[in-house]
Amino acid sequence: MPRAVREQQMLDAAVQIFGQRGYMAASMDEIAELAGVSKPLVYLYLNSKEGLFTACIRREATALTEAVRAGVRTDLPVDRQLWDGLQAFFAHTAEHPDAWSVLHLQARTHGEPFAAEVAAMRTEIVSFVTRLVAIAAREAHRDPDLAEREVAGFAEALVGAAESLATWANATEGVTARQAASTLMNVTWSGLGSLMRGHHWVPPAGED
Amino acid sequence: MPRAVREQQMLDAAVQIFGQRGYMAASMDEIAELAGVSKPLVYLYLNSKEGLFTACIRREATALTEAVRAGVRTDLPVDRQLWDGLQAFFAHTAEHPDAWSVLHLQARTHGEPFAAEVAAMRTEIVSFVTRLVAIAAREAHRDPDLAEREVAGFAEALVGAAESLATWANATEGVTARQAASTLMNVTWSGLGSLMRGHHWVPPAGED
Amino acid sequence: MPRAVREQQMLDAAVQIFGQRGYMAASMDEIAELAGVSKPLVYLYLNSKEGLFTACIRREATALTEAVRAGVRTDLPVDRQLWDGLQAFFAHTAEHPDAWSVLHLQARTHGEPFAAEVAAMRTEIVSFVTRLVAIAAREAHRDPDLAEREVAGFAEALVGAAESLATWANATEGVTARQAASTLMNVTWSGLGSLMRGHHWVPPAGED
Amino acid sequence: MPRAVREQQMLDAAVQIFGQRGYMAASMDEIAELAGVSKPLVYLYLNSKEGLFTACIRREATALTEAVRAGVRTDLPVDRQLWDGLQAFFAHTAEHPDAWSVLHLQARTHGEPFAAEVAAMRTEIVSFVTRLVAIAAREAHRDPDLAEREVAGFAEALVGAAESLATWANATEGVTARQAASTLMNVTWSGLGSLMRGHHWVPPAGED
DNA sequence: TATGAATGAGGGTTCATTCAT
DNA sequence: AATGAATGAACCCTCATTCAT
Repeated sequence: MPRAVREQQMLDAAVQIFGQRGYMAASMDEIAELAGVSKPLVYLYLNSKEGLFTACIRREATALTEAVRAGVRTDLPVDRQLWDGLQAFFAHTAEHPDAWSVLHLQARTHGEPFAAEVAAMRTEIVSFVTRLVAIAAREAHRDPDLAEREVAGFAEALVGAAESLATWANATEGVTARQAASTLMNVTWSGLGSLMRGHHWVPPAGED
Repeated sequence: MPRAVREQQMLDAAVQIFGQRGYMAASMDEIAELAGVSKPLVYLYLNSKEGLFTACIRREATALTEAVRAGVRTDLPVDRQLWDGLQAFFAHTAEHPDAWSVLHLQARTHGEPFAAEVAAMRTEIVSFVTRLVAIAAREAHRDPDLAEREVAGFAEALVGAAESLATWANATEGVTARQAASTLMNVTWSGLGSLMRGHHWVPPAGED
Repeated sequence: MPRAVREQQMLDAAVQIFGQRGYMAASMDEIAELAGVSKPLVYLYLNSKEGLFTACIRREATALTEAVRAGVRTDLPVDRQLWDGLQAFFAHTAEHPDAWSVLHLQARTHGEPFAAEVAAMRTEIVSFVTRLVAIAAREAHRDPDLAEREVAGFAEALVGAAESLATWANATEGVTARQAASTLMNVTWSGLGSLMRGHHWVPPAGED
Repeated sequence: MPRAVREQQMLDAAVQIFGQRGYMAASMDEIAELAGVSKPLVYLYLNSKEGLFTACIRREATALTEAVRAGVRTDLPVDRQLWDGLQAFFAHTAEHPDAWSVLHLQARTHGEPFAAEVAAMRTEIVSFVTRLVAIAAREAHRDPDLAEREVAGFAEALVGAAESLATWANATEGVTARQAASTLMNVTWSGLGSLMRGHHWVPPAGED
């Protein structure tokens, strides 16, 4: 069997085991057995447990960003772009829960070599959202400088909320990607509208 | 030295090690050494690694909810209550990053005995937020039935965003609890206002 | 059983296994079994295979130099001192062949951490011999400067020959320590006498 | 490429790796890669790691004895023969340090199949030296019977010293083959002269 | 109340070796 | 004549856990 095919089989097995057991609790034995190969072959192709894990992260990060990108048509209005992107995101994480566990939980829980890998993906998604929000702000004729700082925090909160919802949707029966996306659009996009109209929430003065 | 005191020392050490190394990578040896006691004593008091970890989760979950509760005065307006609760939440997680890592990352990454433990705390916080949102909805004279379903999703998204921001604030230099809380209030509370005034975002028809 | 005693048992076993199998071929399992303890205990006390091997080298190097030192009385004539030292050396290496294999073969065959350890011992022995030869030279009224360079080469050759003879005597039936020492005294001490009387062997001229 | 050529390339690589890493630490992978062939080909030609190592020993043992033999002209005086033989020996071991490591260190450190192989070579060299010493003894009109026993020990010590000096010269900067040979001639051949003239060193009586 | 001494079990990694082509 | 693909076995090391005191 050609090397490339075997490698994908190994990554399939590894994502499943890493996603379910966690990085440390996963054993190379179990992964090799699930992949239907011997352990030395896994080491021959992926070098080490770290190498295998990194390869998983990279493959799944690419797959997720690819899925979101494929769901969005940049010639549509920005709110529609955000809606489509969220739908694609929630659909992909729901269809690949182990991959999502690897990216969101495992990769961030086990130190630098891995956290950096997934941070790159996150940055890409955050800047996609930032761009959408910035366009919306411009369309609303907001002061660009002021908007820029707000926009960054806004995008960060939106992506964070989306990540939380994805995990929550995976863990909760009967929550569809469409519902998750809908909730998020209502909360954030409507909020964005208010912000654009100048409805800031002003913290009480004289503290901290 | 009395047992209760020793136990707290052990939990202090355990939270630190679990939070920094992760549940699996933490070794009982290291925890015992940091606590300044011998390993058998740890087993005598906490029974097992699982028992120790569970005790950590319980103590820190209680401490976090207690901190939030202490920060809120129920006789103030609801938006002020949410603001105060968020400030307390972000302040506590910033002051106890290891504890937050245990609760948010480790406990959810290592399977059922622990995930359930932290889920209870989360439920408590979500219902606190749900109550606040429900009150706001009632004050805006919204249809209560409709609101209830929306309110649940809203609260879930808000708490999820808060959790993400807490981790992000811990990892990012120069982000204060006040700033994190402010960002979140602007995004969600303003959004809530829009919702209350009926500014729903309506998904495009005929899909999925 | 107290730790110090167990440690010596482990070193006894390790010297035997390392001496017979060689450093790389020796397995920690076999050493632990021969010592009558479990493998983790070996690691608890000696840290690693390298640590165990280093401890063996140190113990046996000390034992060998101690044995030679104990055999020599510095108030006797120098030839008698050399004779006694050689006898002690050959007797010790014959009684502890595994230790000699560890020091002479294994430690020098497996790289720097170990080679340096045994080099220290060798230096000590070489300088002991150098001192004896230098005294003999002085007694023969030789030019000290000239002697010094010759003396170094002489001591090196003598110690090298002794090491070779020790291994050879261990491998050959019926060669006693006394015989080995006698052979070496005849070859080298008589040669030293000739040298002292100016009987150099002069190499043929005109060659590289 | 013809088999004979490939085989020599493999042995070249193997001697280098075995000499530098040691027999056990050398990996067939590394040897095959250095030889520029695939691993199965090494097995096809040399059968096993043991077979490969044995072939190395045999080739290098032959090369070394051949080099010594080529350096000696049997029609010259015996001391000149010894001098020429030593020069050839030290020159060859200096030019082929990996081969010398294989013969002197590795082959003797890893048990019977290999030790026997190199013992044969050593016997050949010892008897060459023995013959030279015996001739010198006869020329000095010594009692032949007495000489024979002495001669054996003498040759053994001389060869042992030469082996030690070869390793020492390889490890020490700036020691030439000529210097090593010169040191050894001075120590032993002068000593032999003394012996021939009856200057025995007599051990102290009444011991051991 | 507290610990020094000890271990069963298992994990990551490597290696000599072979088969099918 | 030569190799890509694959593995059984073994090794170093660590860890959660317990006994005897």
